[in-house]
Amino acid sequence: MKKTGQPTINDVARLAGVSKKTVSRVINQSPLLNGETRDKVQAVIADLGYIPNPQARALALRRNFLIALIHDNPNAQMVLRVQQGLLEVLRDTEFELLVHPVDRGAPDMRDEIRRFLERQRPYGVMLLPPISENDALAALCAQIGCRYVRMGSAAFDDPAHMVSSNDREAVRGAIDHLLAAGHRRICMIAGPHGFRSAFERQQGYEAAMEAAGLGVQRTWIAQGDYTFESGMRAAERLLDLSPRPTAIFSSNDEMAAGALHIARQRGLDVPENLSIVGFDDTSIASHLWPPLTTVRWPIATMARAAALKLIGDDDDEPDADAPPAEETMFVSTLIRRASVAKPQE
Amino acid sequence: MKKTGQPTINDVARLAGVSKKTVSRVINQSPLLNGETRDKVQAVIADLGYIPNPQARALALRRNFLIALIHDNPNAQMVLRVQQGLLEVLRDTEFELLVHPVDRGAPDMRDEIRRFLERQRPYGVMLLPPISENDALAALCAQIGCRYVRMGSAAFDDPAHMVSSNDREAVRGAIDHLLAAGHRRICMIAGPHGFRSAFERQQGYEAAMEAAGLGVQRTWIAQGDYTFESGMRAAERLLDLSPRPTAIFSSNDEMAAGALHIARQRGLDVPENLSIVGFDDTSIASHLWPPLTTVRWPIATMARAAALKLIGDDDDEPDADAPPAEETMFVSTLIRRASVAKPQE
DNA sequence: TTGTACGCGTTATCAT
DNA sequence: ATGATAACGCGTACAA
Repeated sequence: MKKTGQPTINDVARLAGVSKKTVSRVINQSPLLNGETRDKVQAVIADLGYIPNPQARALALRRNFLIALIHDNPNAQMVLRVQQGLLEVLRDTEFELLVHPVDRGAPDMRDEIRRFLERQRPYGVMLLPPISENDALAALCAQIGCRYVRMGSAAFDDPAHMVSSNDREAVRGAIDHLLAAGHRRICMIAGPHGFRSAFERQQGYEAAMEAAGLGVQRTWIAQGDYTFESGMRAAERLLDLSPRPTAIFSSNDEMAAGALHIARQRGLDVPENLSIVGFDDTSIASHLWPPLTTVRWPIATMARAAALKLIGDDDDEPDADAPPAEETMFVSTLIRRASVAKPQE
Repeated sequence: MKKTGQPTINDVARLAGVSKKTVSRVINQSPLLNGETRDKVQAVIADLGYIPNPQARALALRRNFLIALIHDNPNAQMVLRVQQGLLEVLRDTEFELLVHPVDRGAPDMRDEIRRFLERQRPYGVMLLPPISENDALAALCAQIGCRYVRMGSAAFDDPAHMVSSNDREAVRGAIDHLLAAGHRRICMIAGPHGFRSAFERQQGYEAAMEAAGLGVQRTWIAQGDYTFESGMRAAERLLDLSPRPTAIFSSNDEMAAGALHIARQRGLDVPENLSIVGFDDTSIASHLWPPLTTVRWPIATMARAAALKLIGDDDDEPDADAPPAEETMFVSTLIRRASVAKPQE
């Protein structure tokens, strides 16, 4: 207990009259040690307010007690909700959260991530879409010996490494809702190419339309890139169609807001003249006028589950009689608000 | 270079034919060492792709190369923009970002933060409002010997520890804009008690009204708590006034959105029957209909400046002839969109 | 069940 | 200007 004022494991050992190693055993919950000595040591620990030094542990274990969140700058709301979910679990543990954004598109992204992983040696990493869809990154984590969990719109890794929503089903539900209200000319604003979420959501739309016997018209699908502006442009194309669509499903809320904007500019009342459904249920959805009907996926819950997988102690393959694996697939729900109505006669 | 595969300082020393310490000196840019040996060592470093182990450094230095962001869950947009600004500077440095939310209100918040600081020993911490306004926390950082920078709506610490906007002035400008458009019955939705930002913004409003010879009516100010819902409630009170206000200035965009919502519900056209001005310029402001006139403060720029102060090497008081201190006060700008018009006759 | 001795990779001290 | 040696605080063989 010299310069820093913090008691060390040596102080505890001395005061408890045992060796360092015994203290270490108490801390790491080693099963083989006398109940009495353990209690004695723990009393000293509590008395001193001793806290193991994370830096020293990291050095000795060659592994830090940090969870890294690696993402590529997607939707701000999403990143934040993920952080909240993660931190909810991490709070009251010895883990802390490291945030490490990367630049997909940068040719050396993978090397950059490798350097990061090798330097910081985090205990586990959480991969957010869209880079979570990159199998090479997952392989990299595994190779380095770092735990990882990927978040995505479908299950594309095994349960231990995955938390996913089922966007395809969710979109089917949303389209069915529109169908049930009487809509037939239902157009879609799709997400950017190369995003699994965009793909899944479009598949859901197409499946629902096919199932309803309406088929899929190429011109009824306009592609955006998940931004407000791209939603405006897509809506313009769609609303130029004749006959005009009576409903638009957008792959995310941001683009749905853009579509709403364009509808307003054209003097179209929503939902009177046009119904709109979004996806994500970001805060913008409820703040818009009219409040947006949208699909909510339980992002914070998924993040919590991911954190549990990351810090859980089921290191290797679960036994046949082991407790059931934690949840992996999470269901989305359609939030019905005021942007959907029956189509006009 | 045993188990981890990573070359260590010993490998470098051996291959360069020098001692560990010399390598250490090269790494830490010690001024006193021979140019030749330095070049030789650096060649080996580059050749081996050697990277100093952060964990070992942290142990030896009793200080981690991490910047901690401590905040209390304010506006999501704000937290994220701060992270982006910070990370922009931290990228390509040896620093990483640790995110540590706390619960203001929790009685042991200060102890919790102290434990966090003593355990992780971050290189520096960034304090976000509203907890940045807590002088005891700043003192705690100083006492522990941890660099810190506070972000706030006014300068309440010295330049080395502060990045601030000038909310009072900014609001004056916003109110003046309304005044210039011809408004006289300008009401305000204030922020929650105990927030410096709420205080400063209200002061700005009152100063502008006084200066215009209109005085300050207590009933013209409704208090909210920065949430959408509180904005709705406040707007209801204000719009019940008779005569009705022709303009409302809201202490943040979120509440302004709530006010807009209520105006819509009451069949009031914005800006025809009511002008609204917000504060923050979060993404919701531009996505609303009509797009919201609001005050933008350069949050990412401020975060970048904060990061620079945190990792800069001006450790002690600047000399008289030292280069000028980095920026501390940042100016906000009024973003004029479509939610303001002349008052009706 | 417990202790001894050493390793983890770096910086600091104090010689030379 | 450079090097031997000791911290830094904790974990792990291996011995007892």
